[in-house]
Amino acid sequence: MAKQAKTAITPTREEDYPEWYQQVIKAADLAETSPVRGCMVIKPWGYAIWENIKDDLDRRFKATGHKNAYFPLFIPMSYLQKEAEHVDGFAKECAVVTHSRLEADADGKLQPAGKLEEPLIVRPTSETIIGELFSKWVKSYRDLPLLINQWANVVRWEMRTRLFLRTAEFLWQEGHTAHATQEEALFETRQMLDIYADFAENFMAMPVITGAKTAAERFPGADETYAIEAMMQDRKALQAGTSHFLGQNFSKSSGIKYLSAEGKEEFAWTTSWGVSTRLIGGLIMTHSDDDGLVLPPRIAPSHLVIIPFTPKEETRAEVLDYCHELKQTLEGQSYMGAPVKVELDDRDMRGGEKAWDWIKKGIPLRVEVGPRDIASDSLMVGRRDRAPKDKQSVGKDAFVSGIVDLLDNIQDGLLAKAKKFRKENTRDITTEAEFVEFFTPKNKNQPEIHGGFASMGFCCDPELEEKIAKQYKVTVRCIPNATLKEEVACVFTGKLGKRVIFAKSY
RNA sequence: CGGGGCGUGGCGCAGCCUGGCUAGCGCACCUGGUUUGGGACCAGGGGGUCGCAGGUUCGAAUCCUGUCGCCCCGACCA
Repeated sequence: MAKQAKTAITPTREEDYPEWYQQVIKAADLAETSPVRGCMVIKPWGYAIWENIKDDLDRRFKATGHKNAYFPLFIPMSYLQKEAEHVDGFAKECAVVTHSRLEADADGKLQPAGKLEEPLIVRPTSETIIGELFSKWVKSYRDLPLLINQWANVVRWEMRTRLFLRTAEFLWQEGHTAHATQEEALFETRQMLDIYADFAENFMAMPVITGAKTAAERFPGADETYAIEAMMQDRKALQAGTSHFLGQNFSKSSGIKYLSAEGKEEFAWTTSWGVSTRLIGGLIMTHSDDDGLVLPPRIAPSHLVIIPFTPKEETRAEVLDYCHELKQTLEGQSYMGAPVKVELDDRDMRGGEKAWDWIKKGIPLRVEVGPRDIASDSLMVGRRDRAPKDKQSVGKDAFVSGIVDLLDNIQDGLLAKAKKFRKENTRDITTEAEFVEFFTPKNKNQPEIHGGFASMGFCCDPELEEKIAKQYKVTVRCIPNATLKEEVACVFTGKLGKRVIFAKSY
């Protein structure tokens, strides 16, 4: 008998968190690295998660009046130059297209030819080109607000990449809006941030803190950047979505002007906001355990897998028929406005092996059906949020009628667990000594496993912020909206400042 | 781009220090059989330019030089 691993994933989170993360992705068959450096191949199970993210967010965007559109992948290099801070932020990670064809040289090797008059950059984000188009579309106050979103891929030539968390090419959504007044634009910025927060918590079961970024962490060209920040299981912070108030910076550089009701020419106020495939990285690191991926039901590509147990050849057909029927019955139930999504795993494999396969993929429920269950009109049900062998026999009818409650129960449980984890690893810090103690690694071999979120007063002096970042490898993740009005003494200077969250970040 | 680690069948690794027969092991895969309510067992089998290039040598997975790639840490970032 082969030795049984205690956990399906090795190493465990405790042993080597970054390696565990990669192994979960592999075991769940979410994605893999590609022949192209820094780019990833998203496999069907991983892409299905992205599709679910996309569908749910898209509904929310449309419900708040936004329309989808598509803008070019290529941006003339000169466009990037229009906004000074924007150039600074993105120039060093742009892929540049300089030629339009290939020609074979004397040795038969292909060489770029047809040099372009003006190089094109592959969009790292689309503010500049969308600004250019907006300037044509906006003439009058009657054209505002202009509320556009695009689902697209972007490229940022990163030095170091990690599947889902940071890849050279990634999928995302970028909303771009233009408004007549500052108030409207600010409202939009915060509204979209709230949508992200609600989505993260209620769809992904990933609790987030909403807040403003300090100047150092702001989007290049933005007056104000807001973000949702989540705590991963290694207690580091993940910026999971951003919403930017761009002021009139881009409308001035792109010429987005309109005539007001009073006949005066005014610059529009713009915003932009986005979330990316990084969310999937956050999802993995929020819920998964040492047996693999754990998916909250609402985001799961499938809610449930039926695993037929057919120990005897003569009962095989009967069991499979029963399973097909059960699948149909379950699909007749509605969860979150759509049929319950059911897999029937009739692969020619041993039942136990299949069960482990689905555990690693994170499917919320496993339903095992064998002759004994059929005889007693019941099912063996395993939940992904419980131990692999913690299974219960449930009457079939009770299971079918309770499936929606059960899925909600799992969803709620995962959110509660993540919130509890965050609470346990968030500390109010009032002195510098406490701060130092909190962020000093307990284990030298795993310095990445550190304190957590430090909630504390900070004067927000940029120089001090930089010094702290260098010294302790932690940064201000955000100035939480929830405590924005609080005035707290800075832990370092004693000056009156804001309550902020310090943490190590991804 | 700096520091560290690693490249050996699909995956995970041993072998390298101290060069020497046909390069091993576990998992996976294929065939046959026995099995079957939680990661099966027995027997047989297929599959590897030892990342790549050059060098040293009678002989290189092993030593030397270069190079490419991956992972971790740092700088940068969603």
